[in-house]
Amino acid sequence: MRLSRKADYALRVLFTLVDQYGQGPVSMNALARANDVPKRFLEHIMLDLKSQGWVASSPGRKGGYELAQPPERITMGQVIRHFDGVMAPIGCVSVTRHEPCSQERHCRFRRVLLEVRNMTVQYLDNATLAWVAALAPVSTAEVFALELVGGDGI
Amino acid sequence: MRLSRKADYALRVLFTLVDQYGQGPVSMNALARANDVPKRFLEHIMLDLKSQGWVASSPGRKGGYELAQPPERITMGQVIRHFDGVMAPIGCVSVTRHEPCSQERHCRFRRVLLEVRNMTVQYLDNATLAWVAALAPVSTAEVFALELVGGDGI
DNA sequence: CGAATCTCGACTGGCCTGATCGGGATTTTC
DNA sequence: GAAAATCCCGATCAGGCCAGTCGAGATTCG
Repeated sequence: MRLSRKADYALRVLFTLVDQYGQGPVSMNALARANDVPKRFLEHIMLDLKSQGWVASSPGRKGGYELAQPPERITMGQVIRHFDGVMAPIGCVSVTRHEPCSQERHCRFRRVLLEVRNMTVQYLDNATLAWVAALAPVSTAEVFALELVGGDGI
Repeated sequence: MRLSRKADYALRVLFTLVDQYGQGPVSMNALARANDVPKRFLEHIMLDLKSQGWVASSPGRKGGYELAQPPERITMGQVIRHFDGVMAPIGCVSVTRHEPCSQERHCRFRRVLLEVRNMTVQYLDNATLAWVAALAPVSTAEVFALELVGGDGI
């Protein structure tokens, strides 16, 4: 799964809304500035978020956006899926956008990709905004700590 | 991580070469036909695979390709990384193609993406061709068995 | 009123993917 | 030897998607 910029921006904004939950609306200007998102681009994202019932808007002079649901009820999986469409690494192991493949009968690495999909989906669909908001930020060192992962590079 | 067509094709071919390991070269024509890959496109892929030392070619009338290493020494992670460049779901948690982000200090969902990266990388870098080749093909039912995963859709 | 806000649709430029093509070099088989 | 099949390599290209911009309208607060 590759996160699009749009999904990235959406998540950034959602977490600042989590922080302000219950304290009235936050203007799009403030959201754009705080999260380093192009304002005109953010407009579309907020409309998307609204259409999904995740945020509510108040128009007018002191308007803005606020979370429309408690942060426990929104998951990162939902958000990413809405903006990026698929989480599966390839069409043949996707449900929402399944693509048939001529090799299905004897393809063996498909099982591996299915496993990757399952791990990813399970993790992201259990990651509620409330849970994630309580996590500590990641240090750069952790990103580069490959030995712990056992990989060759990333 | 999203698998490109190129990586997909490369893996298909590699597994038929695994099956024929030690039995002489397989012609590109046969590889293309057996795996449903456009022949002219496959040419480039095979050159890539050769440049990495994963396959060897013999020219001439009865030429073709064969695995240049035992299937235990090549992993899906290596192959995917070579063709697709990144496995990380976003630049800020990538090592080979790291991109700085203005939100690093206080971003919290970055930890989640890091975790996803770690799971993916660990799994794929441990999946040798030999191991994967021994797996049973996936049934369509398994792909759609969402309850087992706990996700909303994929 | 007027300033600041959200809303909406149209548009665009650039990059990446997934190929295709022509032509050349090499080797094996007959 | 000659022919056939193969591998090798660079150039090119169409289409689609992504990220972002723009103009203009509707709504509310002070």
